Amino acid sequence: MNSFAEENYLKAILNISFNTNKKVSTNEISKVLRTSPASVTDMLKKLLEKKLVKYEKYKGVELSNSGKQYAINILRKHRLWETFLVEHLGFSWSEVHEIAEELEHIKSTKLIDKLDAFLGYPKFDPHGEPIPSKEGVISNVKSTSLDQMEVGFTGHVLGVTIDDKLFLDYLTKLNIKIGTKIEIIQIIDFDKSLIVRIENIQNHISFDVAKNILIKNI
Amino acid sequence: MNSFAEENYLKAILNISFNTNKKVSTNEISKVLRTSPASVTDMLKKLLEKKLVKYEKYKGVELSNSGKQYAINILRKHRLWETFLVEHLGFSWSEVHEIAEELEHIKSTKLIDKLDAFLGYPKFDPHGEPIPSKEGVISNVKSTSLDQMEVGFTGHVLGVTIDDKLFLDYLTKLNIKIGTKIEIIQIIDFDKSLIVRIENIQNHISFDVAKNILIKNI
DNA sequence: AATAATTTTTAGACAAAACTAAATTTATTT
DNA sequence: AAATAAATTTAGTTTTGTCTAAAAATTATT
Repeated sequence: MNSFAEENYLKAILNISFNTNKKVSTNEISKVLRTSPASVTDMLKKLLEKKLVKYEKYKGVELSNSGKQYAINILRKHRLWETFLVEHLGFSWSEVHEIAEELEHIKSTKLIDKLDAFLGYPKFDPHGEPIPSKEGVISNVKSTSLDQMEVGFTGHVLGVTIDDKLFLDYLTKLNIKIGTKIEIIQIIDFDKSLIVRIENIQNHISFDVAKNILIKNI
Repeated sequence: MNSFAEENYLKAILNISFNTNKKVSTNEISKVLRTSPASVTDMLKKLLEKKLVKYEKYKGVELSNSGKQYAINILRKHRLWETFLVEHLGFSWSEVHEIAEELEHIKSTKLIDKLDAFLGYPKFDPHGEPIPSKEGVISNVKSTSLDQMEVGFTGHVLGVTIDDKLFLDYLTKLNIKIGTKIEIIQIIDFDKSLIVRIENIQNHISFDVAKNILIKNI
């Protein structure tokens, strides 16, 4: 079993290499984890011992296959917990990250499988990021936003892509929350704004708003 | 903020003193936590520094007021999580303890408040143990078992007091699970067995079975 | 009450994960 | 290509929580 510290390093390496696709440097990791470069070197040696990373002094690191699977599993747990916190406990998106950073370290695989089932096997978290499968596959499909749909579409809200108070308050006023059913009645060609039906009430929303509303499309 | 290790010591002291009502010995703690007596002494010094315990060398420990509040809060978290795992994720009672041992260390107070609300502010966990209030009060009322009720009673199943497979399989056959509505139709004086209605079907259950079925009575 | 047994504490060590400061390697400039 | 700058590693510490072995205190027994 690996410690929280080890898990956090693996996760950091995974996150950094999502963006760069290159070997990850000691400095990058130290910045992400707010730790000293010397500490990173120490840990990389340890992870190398455990064969969780491929690492050569002065040459950067990348995850080994087993390290990558391990890191993806932490990401899966993180995103499932975030989904739970937002969808069932009523947290707003911005609050959940910190809590999920703790929850993601809970070990039980059975717990995560049951949580996954409880949540209805979601494909995306409330921020639209894909939830890795149990087998460690991360879909590269981005979740769809409302502006990409056509007239006649009916679906449910998955989440939002920005967590601005003004935006969220506006959504509340429109009666839009996670799971809300939305139907597109009309799209105005001129400014791409949408007339939608929510809970049997028609509303007119701008393209900008629609772009930040994510839709469950699976 | 206190570490997992500190929290586990506080919890152990609380648990031991529930039974004994006396000062807790170094040895008792070392047995519960499967650690050496020397380690316990070290930790007790540290907890004394932090004023979480009252401790004099060779004289045993007890929790200070703040230490007790802290420990009770961990117990509250433990029991709320256990309730969640059993009631919503479908775990059996015997499986949840180990997982709750990890979950109880998650820090966020807001998380626990929201979980409490989500669960409907339960007073007892699925084993019939009282869940401490947010204010740290532990009810000394034991939850009621079915055998204590009278003819005409209608209520819902809170949990069970034994976690034996045979017993649980029998309950499944009777269609009894957590939350199931039970109505007492008749009590046989001779052997105190009960005729009950579950999901519109009448069944005859023994006193022994009824004794191990807990009832929500608040 | 003296001795034996048990419990508890102290002393000294170790592993994990962090740190700072110094040394080394790699990258960048001139 | 040499000099400088930046990144990385090594060496040596620190803190936390654990350990074993030995010493000290308490409790039990004869």
